[in-house]
Amino acid sequence: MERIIFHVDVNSAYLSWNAVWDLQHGSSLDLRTIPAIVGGDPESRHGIVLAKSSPSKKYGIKTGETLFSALMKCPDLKIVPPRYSMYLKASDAMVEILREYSPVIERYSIDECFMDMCHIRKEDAVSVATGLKDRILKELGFTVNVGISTGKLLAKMASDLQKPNKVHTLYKEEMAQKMWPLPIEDLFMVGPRTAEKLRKMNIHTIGQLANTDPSFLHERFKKYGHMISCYARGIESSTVKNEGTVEMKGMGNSTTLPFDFTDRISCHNVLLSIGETLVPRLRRAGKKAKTLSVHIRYSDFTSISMQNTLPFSSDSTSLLMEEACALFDDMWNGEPVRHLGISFAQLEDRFREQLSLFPDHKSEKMKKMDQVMDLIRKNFGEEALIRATFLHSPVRAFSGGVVEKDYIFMNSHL
DNA sequence: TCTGGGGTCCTAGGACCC
DNA sequence: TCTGGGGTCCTAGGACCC
Repeated sequence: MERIIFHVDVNSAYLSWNAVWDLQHGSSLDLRTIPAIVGGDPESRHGIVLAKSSPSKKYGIKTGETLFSALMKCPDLKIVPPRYSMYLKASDAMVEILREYSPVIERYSIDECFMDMCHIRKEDAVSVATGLKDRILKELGFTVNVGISTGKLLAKMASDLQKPNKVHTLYKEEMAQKMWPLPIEDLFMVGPRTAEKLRKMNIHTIGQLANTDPSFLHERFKKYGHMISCYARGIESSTVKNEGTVEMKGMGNSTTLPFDFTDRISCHNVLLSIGETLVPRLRRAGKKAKTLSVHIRYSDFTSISMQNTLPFSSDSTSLLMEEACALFDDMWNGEPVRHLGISFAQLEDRFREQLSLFPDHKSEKMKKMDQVMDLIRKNFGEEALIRATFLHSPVRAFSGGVVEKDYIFMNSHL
């Protein structure tokens, strides 16, 4: 029996959510109706476009470009800062509604969900999706696109067809008409690099890709070639993965520094501050890490990474950060540093203790200290406790993660 | 006023063992 | 001194997604 899958995609998510929040808190201006973007702070070198309103699209503004460049295209552009914790609440509020329609929902990202809708009839799909879309608009104040098909890939391609506030179907029999004329880079998993290579091979549309010999694509692009060949022909059969059923493979945190750092100690402090949010997150996820990697981006934008697999796995902030600093010292060439990151891989369950013949009193103590610090911060706030090394340092004691504090619960009615 | 941050997966090469 | 192949694990980098 054929499946029915919905893909729900919030239109200009960050910008819409900012707009709705502002309206609900007394603003008379709807950001969605003017050239506006959500953007980072150029002062701290986070100045890129994160989301844009549709009027700003008319100026040719693209997600990911610099605010400087966006302002050149539209000097009157309204720029608002991101509010990540509010986005999480908005996303949760939407998922709560989706759950009334299906027990199997996969949160693909903060603003996209797949829904297994196999319990409805194909001929009812469009009206159910339309009802869902309209309800989200009425109750939460923002628009979504809903894509409908028999699989996740085509549902996702469908939700991308025409925006905003639309329901589209993209069944196999509609591919030739709706999907194949599209440019190659519109296909899921074909990014700018691959699109360029394909164009050089005279493949410009998804239809042309679908008609290219799969074995040729496999030869040229290996496994990846086989995959995009299947995608172009609508072949894909993965299931909708309910929340909590997907195992976390890795976890990381990184940050662009407000200016280039040229001394080792400041870089170490940044790594420590990343660890102060990252390792507690690891512990909250019930994991410990066996592999740790450090990433450096230099001021010329070249970047390097190095990883180290420990003989055991750990969730101790002090131990892991000691490793991170040691790795940094190994790999740093002394050039100015623009960006630093740490990530963990080979995660294991936290409570699967590896017994040691000789109890290590130092690590026992460090583990207890981590627990106490987690507890104090949970009860008294993140900044109730900071490492002494940050007292006289320009580096903030915490970096990455969610920093929004002034959130007021999102009103579900306008 | 040049270019964010959090993920996943794949590849190629090397180490090491049998 | 030179010559094998298979399997597994690790590493650095790069592609893609949002």
